Amino acid sequence: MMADGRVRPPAMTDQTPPSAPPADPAKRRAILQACFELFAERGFRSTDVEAVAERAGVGKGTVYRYFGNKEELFLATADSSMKELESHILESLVDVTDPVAVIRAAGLAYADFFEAHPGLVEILILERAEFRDSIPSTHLVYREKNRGILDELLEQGIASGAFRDIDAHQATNAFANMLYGTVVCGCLEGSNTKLRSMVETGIDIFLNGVLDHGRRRGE
Amino acid sequence: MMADGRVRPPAMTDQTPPSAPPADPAKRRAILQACFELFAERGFRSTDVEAVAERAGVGKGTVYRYFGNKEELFLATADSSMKELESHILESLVDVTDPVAVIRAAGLAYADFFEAHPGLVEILILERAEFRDSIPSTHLVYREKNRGILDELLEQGIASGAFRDIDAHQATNAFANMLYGTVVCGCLEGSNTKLRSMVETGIDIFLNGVLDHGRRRGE
Amino acid sequence: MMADGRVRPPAMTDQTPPSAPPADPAKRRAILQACFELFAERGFRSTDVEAVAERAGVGKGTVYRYFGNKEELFLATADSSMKELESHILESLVDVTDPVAVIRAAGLAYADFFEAHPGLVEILILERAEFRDSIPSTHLVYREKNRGILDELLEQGIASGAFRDIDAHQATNAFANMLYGTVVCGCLEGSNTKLRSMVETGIDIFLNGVLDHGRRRGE
Amino acid sequence: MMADGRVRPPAMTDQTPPSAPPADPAKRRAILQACFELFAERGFRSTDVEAVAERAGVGKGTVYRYFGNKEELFLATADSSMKELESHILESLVDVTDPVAVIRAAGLAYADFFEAHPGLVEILILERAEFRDSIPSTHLVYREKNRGILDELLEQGIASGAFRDIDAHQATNAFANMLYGTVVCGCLEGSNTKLRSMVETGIDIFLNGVLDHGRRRGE
DNA sequence: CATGAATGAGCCTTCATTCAT
DNA sequence: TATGAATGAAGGCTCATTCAT
Repeated sequence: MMADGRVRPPAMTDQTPPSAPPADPAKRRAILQACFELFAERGFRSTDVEAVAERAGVGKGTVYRYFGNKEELFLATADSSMKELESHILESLVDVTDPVAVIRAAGLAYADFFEAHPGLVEILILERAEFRDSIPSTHLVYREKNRGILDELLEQGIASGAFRDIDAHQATNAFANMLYGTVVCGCLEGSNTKLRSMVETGIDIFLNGVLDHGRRRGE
Repeated sequence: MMADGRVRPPAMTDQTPPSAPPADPAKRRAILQACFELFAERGFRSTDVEAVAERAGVGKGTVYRYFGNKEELFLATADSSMKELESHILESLVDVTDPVAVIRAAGLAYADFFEAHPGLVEILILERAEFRDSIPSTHLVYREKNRGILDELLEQGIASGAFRDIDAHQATNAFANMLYGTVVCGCLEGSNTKLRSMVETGIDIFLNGVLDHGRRRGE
Repeated sequence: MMADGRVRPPAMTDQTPPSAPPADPAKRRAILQACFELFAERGFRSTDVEAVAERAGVGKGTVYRYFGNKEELFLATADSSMKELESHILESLVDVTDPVAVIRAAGLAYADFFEAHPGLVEILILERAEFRDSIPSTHLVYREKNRGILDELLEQGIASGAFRDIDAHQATNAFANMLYGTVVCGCLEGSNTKLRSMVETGIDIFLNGVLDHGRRRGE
Repeated sequence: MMADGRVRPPAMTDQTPPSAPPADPAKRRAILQACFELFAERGFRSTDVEAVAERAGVGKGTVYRYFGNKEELFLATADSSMKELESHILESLVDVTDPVAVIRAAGLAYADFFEAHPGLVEILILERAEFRDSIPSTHLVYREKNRGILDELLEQGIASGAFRDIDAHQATNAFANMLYGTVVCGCLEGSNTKLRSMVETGIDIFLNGVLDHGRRRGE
């Protein structure tokens, strides 16, 4: 991650040689907001930059001044949204220390964010659809960046006997994949509003499994 | 599901001329195969119908004669691929009766199919990217169609005490979402070849959870 | 020069991979004619391809099918025009053998062609203006291709004593430069209709010079 | 010619605000110098006013304050360059009185200037390419302005018998056309550095012609 | 039936010009 | 007076679709 918080460098096509990039943060935010809405609503190809400019209340040229071209515009939108998701999750973890509580909190924060911003699912899908593997998937970039929290948690939990003796790295992936699958499928079927409960089920099964191991005997 | 096996009717834009639809099955298959490869490789917008025709060894007009327009062409591709996945999974379940074995077999068949045909992930993503919710997601259409198998399995397992007392319908969803998330993320990060082991981990956690419930005490 | 008569190869950007270039000669000619008129009249940048298509009586896409992009379109126009000039001059030299007569005939054919097609001056100027030295100047390419005729003529004339002992290669250049300068300046000042007489003066001076060497004494 | 030395009035689009025109001569010169370099190097359309401003070390608005619009800017550049050529030639004629010597001196000064400033050829070509005949060609404007010198010279030479009995006006044109053609073709073929020798050949032929009139008999 | 040449709507992008600071 | 951020008209090019052969 770069010093200014951006995860992906601005696609060094060595343009904008010496001139500093334009930086009215309010305008920049307005454009990204318009992008988020329109891309999520219409897709990448069906959203023309003019519509973005119009909704953002600026001229088309201004959009280009700020983002160079439509692809960078989209990528900036995806990155900015993922950064918000990241913040939302990290904030939900403040003061939570119990491993199981952390897992629950992170998963529910993830669910809540997508429930509040279902468009992000579309953005993530559009990113893959348009850029294929010409760029690393923003979603996975952020996963790599923050997975350490879970990895350590699981390792400690395994050491303490709270968790089974599984591969922590694989478990983190499994957890993240489960969340991703749940949220995407939830949005695909139009169940934006049930994401939280769907993820609750997912977390429960992630923690306890579906098999009954005769635990009642031990109780 | 329709008589000819297609799940979704041919998008009634009622343009189909009175004349009987064309029906050289080999030609139809060649076109769909070309589509699968090209769409998966280049995306929807970057694949032009001419390239499809060329790779299929037919004229552009023939493609239109068979599929009407580019969107129907894509949808037919997605549907045909999903039908193959469906067959692959159903075949893997023949003669398997033990509930846990069925769950494992289905999950691994799912993984194996995507490992053999990673392009299908792209197709599913493209479908959502291009069609948004103007059509039901083919992936979920097939889930609805076949979920009964798992739903019943889980209900029986719950009744027999093999599974915890959870909501079978939600558990099926959780399982399918987990598989979807695993396979998609696996392909996104370029781990096409590790899908099987990733899904094995997912299935293990789906069955047993990550928590250690002191089962060892009972053993 | 290539087998088909084109002097410059079609700018190998390795597009149009296997598909043969389209080749309705009448349509191709119509497009080039429209280009010649419009480019000469409005310049390169002010001529939009749509206008070319309209005047040629074809669709915009057809123009692109035939010429790939606007630059190739222009270059093809220039080349085609210069080829006509070349033919015109070569035809004027048939059956002319006397060295001085050849020089006169070539010069006057040159003048006549530009008088009939003053737009060619604009085309040659536009070519330089737009392409700078990214391409060899078509005008000079054709000069190189055909200069042998004059070079030999002058060498023979020098050997026979008809011409002074000058460098034949330089003299050919001087002759061609004079013609070019005369025709261009003639068109620039709007004297399209006086090109022939201007060139006649030029040829006379080229042959005899302006100095009076006391030839009358010898007569 | 106007009081400030410009030959062409500032293209009366009467936009000049009532306020006095800006007049920091150093800034004006810096802008024109930047224009000369950039226009010659990149052409008219590919040179954006921003680049001019940057190279001149001023703001874009300042360029507009001094020159009104891009076209006037270009025209001022061409005019200013031609004025320098004019000075260079006139200076070379100081103290030269012999007719043949004047012709040689003028021609060689012309050649030397273009050899030192080959960009001027581009400027002259760009002018025609962009402005067509909406304006008189600067090059010809200056020819008209200064041609009197040669016209008179030739008339006197004809009267004195030094020159053949030709039309002085046409001969001046022929001379100027030859110089123009030589210099332009020389630059087009990248022979910027051979202009002087090319023009020397041209002048020699202009004076003596290529034919051998048996002058040796008289010697 | 099959073909592929022809079409033109649609969209990204550039850059001359303006004007608030 | 000087600046450069903002604007939006303009135009090159692509490609889905049609239809004459």
